[in-house]
Amino acid sequence: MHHNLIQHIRKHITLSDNEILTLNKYIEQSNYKKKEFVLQENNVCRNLYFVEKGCLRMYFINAKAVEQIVQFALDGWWISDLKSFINNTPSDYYIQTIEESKIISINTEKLDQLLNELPKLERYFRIIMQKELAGAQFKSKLMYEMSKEDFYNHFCTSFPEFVQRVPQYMIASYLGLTPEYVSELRKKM
Amino acid sequence: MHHNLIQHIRKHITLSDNEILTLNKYIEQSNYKKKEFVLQENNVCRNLYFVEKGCLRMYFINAKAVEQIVQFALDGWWISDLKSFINNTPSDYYIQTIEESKIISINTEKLDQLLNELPKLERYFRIIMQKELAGAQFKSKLMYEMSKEDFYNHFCTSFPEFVQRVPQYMIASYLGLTPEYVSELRKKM
DNA sequence: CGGTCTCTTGACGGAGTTCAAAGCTAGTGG
DNA sequence: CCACTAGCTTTGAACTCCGTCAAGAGACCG
Repeated sequence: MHHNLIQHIRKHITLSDNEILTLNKYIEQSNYKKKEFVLQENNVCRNLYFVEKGCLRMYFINAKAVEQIVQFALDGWWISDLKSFINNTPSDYYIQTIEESKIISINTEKLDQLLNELPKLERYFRIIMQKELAGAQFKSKLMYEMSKEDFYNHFCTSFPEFVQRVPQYMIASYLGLTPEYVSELRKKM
Repeated sequence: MHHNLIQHIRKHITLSDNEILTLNKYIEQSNYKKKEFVLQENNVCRNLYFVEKGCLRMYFINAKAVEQIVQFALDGWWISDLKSFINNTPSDYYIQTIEESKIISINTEKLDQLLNELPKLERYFRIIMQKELAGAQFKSKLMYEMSKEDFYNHFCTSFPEFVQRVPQYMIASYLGLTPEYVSELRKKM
């Protein structure tokens, strides 16, 4: 059972075959069909999710009853509502597959036990969190400095594969603009 | 030498007096006057900064040559340009004191050495990064769902001490609106 | 093929910006 | 301790980016 998560961990720390066995005791792997829910609103987000293969989106329903996407996750990314995960409070978000996906999850208690048994993984998760935070800082900077038009163009040129893989209206939502406006922008090019 | 950082760490993990001595070998403490720079644009952000006492802001200069604040840090907060810190690349940001401040800093190599000598701190930093990421996710959600007017009101009621301590135009900048518009909003109340 | 998603078009409106100017406030030096 | 200046806040008018609404055209799936 040699999944992508192991490759991912080994990019950051060493891991013996024995330690992999330990790791595997604590994680859970499942397959999801397209549009299946990994997390539903009002449930506590008890897991960190790692995308082995596939594509997820995280969104909430805003005051106008419209889905607002805040994050995507592709192969090799972690995703979670950390506020809910840390505080054990109901989540405001849905996490849902966009395509058929293979997801590894680890829940609060298991993560705790795993980190006790294999403290070197603290380092791995520290690095992951640090990187994600760097990413969040960067996205935030782009949103501060760019007009929506520039932000859209920037996104399309930075992640062309993504634009192929995910419907327009989801990208619009993630970037904080309406499908109508995206449509107008595409006409320009 | 019993600084606030130790209290902060002890909220998350245990730390013996001996371990404190080790820690103190690697960190550096300095005092800054009002408006002094902790980091300047184009320099690599080589440190994580912990605010012992005082107040910092992190900002960049946007295309219109206007300061755009992306983050504040008060007593007991960590702050850093992680993208620059991780990749050793020049930063786009300035970090500057708003008031006279006492700052603890730890640079890349020292952090590395410290974490080797005191691996249990990996856990502390993992938790810190996790919490900051949760905070970033939360701020991002607010920016997606609220109008600027609501965002401003929300901020003022959530952090009244902050509004006392920091000039209006900095809060405006942080929230992504113009000082003129803030002025208009204040008149309403 | 029928129905439900997804994308496009165009007219209109409004939240929030820009610009320019004036009124405050607070820190500094004499 | 006063006066000056630079920095901060306020006003108001004009403008614009982008959202809203309504309707239609494709596209995909069972």
